[in-house]
Amino acid sequence: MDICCSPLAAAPIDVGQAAEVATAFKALSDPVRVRLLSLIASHPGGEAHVNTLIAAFDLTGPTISHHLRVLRQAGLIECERRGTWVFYWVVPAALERLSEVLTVPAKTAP
Amino acid sequence: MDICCSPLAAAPIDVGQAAEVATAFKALSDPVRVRLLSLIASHPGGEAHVNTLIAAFDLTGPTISHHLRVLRQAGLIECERRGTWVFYWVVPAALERLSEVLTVPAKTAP
DNA sequence: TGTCAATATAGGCGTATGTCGAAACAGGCG
DNA sequence: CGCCTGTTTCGACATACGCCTATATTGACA
Repeated sequence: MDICCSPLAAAPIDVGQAAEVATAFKALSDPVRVRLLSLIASHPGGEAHVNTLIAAFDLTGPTISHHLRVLRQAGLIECERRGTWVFYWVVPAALERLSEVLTVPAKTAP
Repeated sequence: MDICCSPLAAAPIDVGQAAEVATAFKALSDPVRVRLLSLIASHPGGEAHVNTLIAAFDLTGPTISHHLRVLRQAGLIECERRGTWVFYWVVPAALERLSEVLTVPAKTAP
């Protein structure tokens, strides 16, 4: 994921960049994934393992695993296996890039 | 759309708020809508009328109208009819709220 | 090495989404 | 008033998505 940081309101976005931005936002377009990201990001130490995440929902393990993969493929989180458990953490830079895309240069109101 | 401004990484997000945030991001999960929002936001004067927007895509009028409605229902843009044409503009506050949700409090990296 | 726990993948089912063509609505103008 | 342009709504179809169950993979441990 290689999103340019220029805000949407600065200039008409390139077609390719629009696709990348849309892909990233699509990863955040599901309530379960938003909650997963928040749970991981706010977890003590910034890490959480899958079992903890599964326990927070009324969904099956494979479903949570699927959502985690979507977030991972979007570059929003990363994971590492440590023995039996797999730990996940957020990629702050990815969130900040998306945040910058949404900033408004404070000049677009009539 | 009444999104709370607390960042995702500050604390585990409420289920209802997660749904609202996800709905807003879903509106941005399509490349056409991202480009539409950027075109409107970056248009001189901050406004654009539908005909201009349709001309920027290889899509039919009804399709653009549908995407505009999704953005409007998400509270990201507003519109007004002036004579023959309908003008659209962005709602900066809505974008800023989403931007704040994605900010990272700079304490979640191990 | 065999077995068990933790996690990921594969496949299938029901619903939602993007797109189109056709038709309806709205306002200006002859 | 009736037409013409601009815009939205309607109905339909192909595709994508979220969820599940079943199966595979990975590593720990006896």
